[in-house]
Amino acid sequence: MTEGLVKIDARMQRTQEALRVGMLVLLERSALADISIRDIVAEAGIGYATFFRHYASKNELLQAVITDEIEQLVDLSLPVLRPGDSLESSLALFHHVDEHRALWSALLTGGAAGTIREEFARIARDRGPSRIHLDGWLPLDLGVAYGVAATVEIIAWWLRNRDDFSVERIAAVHDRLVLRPTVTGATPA
Amino acid sequence: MTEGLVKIDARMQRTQEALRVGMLVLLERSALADISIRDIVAEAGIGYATFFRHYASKNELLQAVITDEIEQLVDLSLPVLRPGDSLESSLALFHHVDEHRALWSALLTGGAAGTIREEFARIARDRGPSRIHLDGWLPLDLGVAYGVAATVEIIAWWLRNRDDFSVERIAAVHDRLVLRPTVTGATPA
Amino acid sequence: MTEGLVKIDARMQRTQEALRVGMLVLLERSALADISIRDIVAEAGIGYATFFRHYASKNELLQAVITDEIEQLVDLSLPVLRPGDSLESSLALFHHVDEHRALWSALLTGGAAGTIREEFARIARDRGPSRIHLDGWLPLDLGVAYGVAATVEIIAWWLRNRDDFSVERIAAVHDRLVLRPTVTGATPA
Amino acid sequence: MTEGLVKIDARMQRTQEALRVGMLVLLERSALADISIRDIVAEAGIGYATFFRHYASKNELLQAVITDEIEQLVDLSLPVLRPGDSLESSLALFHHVDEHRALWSALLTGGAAGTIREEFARIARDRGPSRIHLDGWLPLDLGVAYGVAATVEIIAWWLRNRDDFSVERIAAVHDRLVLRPTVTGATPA
DNA sequence: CTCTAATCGAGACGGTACGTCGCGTCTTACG
DNA sequence: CGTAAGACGCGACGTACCGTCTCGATTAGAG
Repeated sequence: MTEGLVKIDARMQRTQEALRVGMLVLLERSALADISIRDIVAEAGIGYATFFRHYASKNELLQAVITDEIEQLVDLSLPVLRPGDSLESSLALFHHVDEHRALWSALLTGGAAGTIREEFARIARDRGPSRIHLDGWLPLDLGVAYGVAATVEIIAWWLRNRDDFSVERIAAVHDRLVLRPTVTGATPA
Repeated sequence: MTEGLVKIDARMQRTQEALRVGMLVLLERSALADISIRDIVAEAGIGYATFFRHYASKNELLQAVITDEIEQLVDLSLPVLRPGDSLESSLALFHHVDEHRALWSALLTGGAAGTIREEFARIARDRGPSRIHLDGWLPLDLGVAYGVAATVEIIAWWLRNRDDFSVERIAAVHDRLVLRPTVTGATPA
Repeated sequence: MTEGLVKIDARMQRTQEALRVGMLVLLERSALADISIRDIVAEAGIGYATFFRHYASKNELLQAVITDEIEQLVDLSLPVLRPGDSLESSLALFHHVDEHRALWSALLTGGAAGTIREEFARIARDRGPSRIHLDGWLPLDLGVAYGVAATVEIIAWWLRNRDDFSVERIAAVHDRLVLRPTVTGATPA
Repeated sequence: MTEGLVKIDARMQRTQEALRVGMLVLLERSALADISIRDIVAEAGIGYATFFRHYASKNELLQAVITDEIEQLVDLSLPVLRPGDSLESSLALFHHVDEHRALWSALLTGGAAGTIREEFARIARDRGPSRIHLDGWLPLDLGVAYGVAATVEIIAWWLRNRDDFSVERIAAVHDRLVLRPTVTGATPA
């Protein structure tokens, strides 16, 4: 797949970058449902119709924005996911969220949680299977759906209450609630 | 706040009933976002403006519809939630969902999942505290948020894959993934 | 056809009247092609979407506006159209145009001439046949099309050169060029 | 206006020719308003921006196309326009239209009639004065405007009803309605 | 069993945002 | 290194719903 085949105009890259940044800026300011495409293009400084030359809808742009961020996060968490040492993975995940606090707060409290769950699950499913080993009692896709929903919810709670819990403590909770019951072969006594 | 103060005309009850039923009928046919208030009133056979005399928005009606159903479900699950016998509770919950399969499928796959989570958590928080005992390691509201999100996700997965899993089996998974790690006092070995 | 069957809300009449007046005001200010529907509703002080509840397009409104005016004009000219005294008819026509000079200038120089010709021909065809008698050499609809096109052109020229020609003189030209060759039974020598 | 001053690249001629042909092809297929510049350049097989290096707008191209055709037609009709033998001129005109039937149908029924009238009048005014002699009762430009409008309308009617009328018959009508009343010095009895 | 006021259906209205289209300009990557 | 391809800003289009508002026409339920 040579890059010569996919013609990417420099202008297109600039425009798409501007749209993604504009979306993020607005997400930190207001809820997803209150952001119109017209708001986004105004923020990004591009023409209204131009938006549709790059993304078919507001959600498609949102997805692009979210995919970027989640890919980082998943790449960070999955590699260290090993039976017997799942805590390492949780710690990596929450440290990453901690460093991108503003962004994740905006995403999770602004109405984008649904899209996050979907993207998260999609990416986890794409990258996970080769590494994770699950017992027969828990189908892979159920495990992924559960793990993603639970993780997203815990992140969301933590961002609302980040003063109370250190990274280590919330990671411990996440590990105990989500990772150990799914990944660890051993059933809790 | 006695109910005697709020005068409830027989016509009003009929109208609200018609709206709730209409909403449910449409939810089984199309996604929430594709249902307009005009669709609902047409389905219910009432006038457009009349809608707003009873509910301020589509979501308010949705909430009313959902609250009814979840109250039943929570009333069914929580009472039997006892340390040492959490499985009973899971079984009750999934049996109930199984009997209202069509409704729950519509709700969870039609875009109403967010509202369900919120209502579920609100009701769980209202009714749970007096019965559930949690260790200090897991704050109540985090436990509720986690439990609700995980439970909703497992229900949603099960409804998409109902042929594969019996009620007993999915209840067992739910018990092992969600209830035991949260409710059981004992920390997994 | 009782009026009870056709329910015409007073609001609708007000709205349509406002739109017609707004269109006329704008036509005296700019060319038809430069007038957007948004301009019209702004001028009329009504909502944008409301426009389409009354007229399907800008041209449909234009037609309504024009039909009104032409009906007056045709009602005025045709009745006095008698073989042997066609001049009377021409005089009536140009006197009417003279009294509505601004409107007709706007219509004919603003790009609405095509619509005027069509409406004029339609109305003439509706009302004329019972009165006009044509020889076999000239089919009715050709006579109407010709008469309308010629008349409209002469009016347009006169409005552009109104200082040079009195009503009587232009009526005489119209009579000699258009009416006598078509209406008069006698073939010119 | 010597052509030596305007440098005309062979490529430019080819491009302009392609555009003119493309416009004509499209005009026989759809109405003027439904033809976009993008349609034209696609049909002509040239680049979009290139269009504007030759014509400032769709109408300018249309005018160029029409001017060509009308110049032929006027050159054909005017020379034989002599007092006392106007019929000759009408016959020449309608024979020409008959031979270019498809083109003229497209032009007159496709929304280009207005431009045709303008071009026709412009050319008639440029070439006519030296040959036509008018009595004082009819100003030259009024005569031209009238003659053009009437002629165009009769051509349009004939193209819509060409089965009913032979060239000779429609030429006779045109002569009797348009030419004789204007050109002939003698006033009809 | 009436009378009267609440509730109803119907739907016009001012708005707002949508996604599409065509314009004419300006940029870019390629030959 | 000029030019054809096409991305861009712009702005009007017609559509869909929103929530507000006036209408009469039922229709409960209090007197």
